[in-house]
Amino acid sequence: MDRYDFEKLQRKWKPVWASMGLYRTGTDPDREPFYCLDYFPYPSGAGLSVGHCKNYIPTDVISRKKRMDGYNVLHPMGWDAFGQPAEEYAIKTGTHPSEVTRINTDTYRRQMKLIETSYDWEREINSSDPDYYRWTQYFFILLFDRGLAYQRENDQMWCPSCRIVLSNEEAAGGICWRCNGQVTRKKLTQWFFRITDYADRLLEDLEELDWPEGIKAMQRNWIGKSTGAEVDFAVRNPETGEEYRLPVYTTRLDTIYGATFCVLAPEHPDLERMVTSKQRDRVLEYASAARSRSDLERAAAAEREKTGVFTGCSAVNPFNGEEIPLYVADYVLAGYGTSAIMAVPAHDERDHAFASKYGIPIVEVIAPGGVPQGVSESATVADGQLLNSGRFDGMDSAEARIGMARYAEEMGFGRPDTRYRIRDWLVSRQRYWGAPIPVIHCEKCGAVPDRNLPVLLPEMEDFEPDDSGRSPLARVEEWVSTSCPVCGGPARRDTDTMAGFVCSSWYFLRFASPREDDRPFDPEAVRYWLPVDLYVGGAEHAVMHLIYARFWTKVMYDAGMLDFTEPFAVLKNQGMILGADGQKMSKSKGNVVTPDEMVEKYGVDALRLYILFMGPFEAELEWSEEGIAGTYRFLKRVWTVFTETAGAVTGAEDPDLMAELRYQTARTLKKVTEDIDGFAFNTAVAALMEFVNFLSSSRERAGKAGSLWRESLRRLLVIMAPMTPFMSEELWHRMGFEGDTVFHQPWPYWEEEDLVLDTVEVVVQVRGRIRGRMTVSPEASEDEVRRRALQLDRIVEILDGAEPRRVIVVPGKLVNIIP
RNA sequence: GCCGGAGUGGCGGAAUGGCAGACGCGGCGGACUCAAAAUCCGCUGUCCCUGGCGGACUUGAGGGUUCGAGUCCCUCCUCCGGUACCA
Repeated sequence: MDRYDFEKLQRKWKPVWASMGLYRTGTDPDREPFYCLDYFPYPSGAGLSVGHCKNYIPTDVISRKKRMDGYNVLHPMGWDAFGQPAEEYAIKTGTHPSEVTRINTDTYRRQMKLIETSYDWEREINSSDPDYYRWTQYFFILLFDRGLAYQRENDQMWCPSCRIVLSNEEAAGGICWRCNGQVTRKKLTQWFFRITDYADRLLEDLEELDWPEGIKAMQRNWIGKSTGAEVDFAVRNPETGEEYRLPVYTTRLDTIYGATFCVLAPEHPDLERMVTSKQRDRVLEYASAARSRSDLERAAAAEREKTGVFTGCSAVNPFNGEEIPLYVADYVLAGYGTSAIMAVPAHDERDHAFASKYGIPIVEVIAPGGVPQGVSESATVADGQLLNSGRFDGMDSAEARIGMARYAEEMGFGRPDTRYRIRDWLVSRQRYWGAPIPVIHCEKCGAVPDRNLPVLLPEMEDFEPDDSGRSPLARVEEWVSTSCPVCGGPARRDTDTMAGFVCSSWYFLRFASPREDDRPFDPEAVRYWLPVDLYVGGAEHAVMHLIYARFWTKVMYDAGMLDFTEPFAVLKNQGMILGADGQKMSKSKGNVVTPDEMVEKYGVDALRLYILFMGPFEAELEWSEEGIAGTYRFLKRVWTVFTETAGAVTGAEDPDLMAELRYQTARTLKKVTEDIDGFAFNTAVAALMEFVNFLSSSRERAGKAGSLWRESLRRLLVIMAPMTPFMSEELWHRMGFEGDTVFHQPWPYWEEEDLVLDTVEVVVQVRGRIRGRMTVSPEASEDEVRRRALQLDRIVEILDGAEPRRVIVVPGKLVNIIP
């Protein structure tokens, strides 16, 4: 008998499965499709750690089981290959980003093959491949044609020493994250997608999705729908006597009688007109100082103390005609509502802080539960009954909001309004390594899409950004200079590239027909495979990728290209694997564990099994090398049970053993089947362990189970196969079971009758405390069980002749006696 | 602050309102061995009784519903994740 040699099994079966084409996507149109998709990975230079396995191994188990269940399974893999890290690395090392990408994807692919994930590699895609990004560009034009892509000038964070545009996060505190230099703002023209047009649909359609509640909540939050009203205040300039209409947005119209000042955002477009000459310099200085700071910095400063400047103008409250001062202050955000607010210090904490600092009156107009709370110290934000509110006194907040909006509408100075927090999606990047925006700018015709796709990314040696704030592509004159597709006149190409999230907004469609070369996808294939049945990845893309992909799907649906409106029917997030020290795995902490080293020591099957067993799929868990050693020991035990009992001599049959074996087998099949389907892999593995423990402890009597023993082993191999492919395949052939591979076996099911035992143990409780046990037939009547329980010596002793007041019998489980 | 999730042995965790702690790790004891590794067998929540049999306690804290609560309801505490001047 030879020992369990995982290395030998891996060497033996990998080529066999490869030549069989075991993982090729099914084509039989009569079979039910099942599309099991992992998040589109960005191939980083670090390669895969065991943490990534927490994503890829469970989806692999599901895919393998679904194939054995008779489904056609689409389980593909590809690369979200465009992006800044590859470009940074390229600049640093002088390697071209395409070369960096090729090296990284080779590593990822090798590691994924190492752990034997069953991807159909014939469908591999790469978003930086022109065959792919020409269709990304095609969809850009689709959005452009539908009025959903537009250009707008926008303030961007800019680091003059690094000569790069920074995101708000990268410019925290007004300091560049890389060089610690001072960040400035630069006005740049950027491309946006009009995702705000889809805000309501993105919100409403969340209802139908089988996604984690937390992710749905984050999306709702991100979309941030609020209902309120827009009200026009009249701004008066006391110097000129001029009047301006100033619309403000509020969700608390019920508090408007408490408005004691109004505030403009420093970015308010009409700020210059709503300021007196006396205040002008101070106001403009404040506004420009505020604008030069990052949002983060502003928020942090305003957290400590709110600041603002009086404009010299006043605003008239249309409800009561009161004239109140108008301020500019950076606690009011540009880009939300109307960039101007009415401030009600009595009922809003921020306004309260501002009013207290500048000595502005505070007027209480809401009394929660009819009782005024007093507002000199802090604001009262709860709803309540209105007071000091003229004709609306005594109403409660909710009814007042409706009534006052109606009144405002009748009077013509206001209207009900709905606002969203979500902003249009900024998609242009002044970067080399991305899909070029397929637009040509012509003096005569304006921005015109270039439909001659792909617009190839030009080859560049030096793609480092310069201080112009423009993309490096702007320097390739022969590429930029072109002719207008409409009028044929001289024109220039748009030099921006698209953000990586654009590429990943449609890749799930490409997998349905990845080699289609005259259209982005074959509609027939998409109709068959999509939507994705199971989508799995980390929780970090909760809003960005998932909301963008949902948006694009809806746009394509509107364009008649798809017959569904949601791309991912079921979504699951795997938990992260932390290092053995409880910290996030990272190179700098030196706590990274790679699949390579684990496979080397314990083999692919042990790694796969431990990843599944270490805890719940969604849970964040610490890596433990003792843990994987445990699953490795388990596999050796499996090996021993099979090799020791394979040729067990059939002797006199033992009916008790056979009954027990029948029961244990059925119980295991049921548990493992239901647990895999329910994503409870850890308990599925536990059930396998229990079963193997049982087999192991019975192995000396194996021959007494007749042919049943062999049949139980056969079924065990089939249900283990998705988790431990090498062990299962090897033992399948050693045992001489039929068929070319264990993976072509149908999934085994169980007989319900095998789950019924001859006798069951029933617990006897008195007042909920266990006082005895007895063995009864599962068919025993309630009366019989009750009678027998009351006859137990221990029970008779406790009752001491007393008549039980009540006896509860739970068939097959317990008896509870209440004396 | 708000939203989402979670608190169970020494550790990871398991439990349709019905025997809490499955399975694994770690630990202890034993077998095998010259010895070690590997393997195999047994024990392993806490406390009490000399002890088998037994008894009490125990699922973050406190209340409640129930014959019976880790599980359902209320109040609170702690931790993790997200988000934060969105008017």
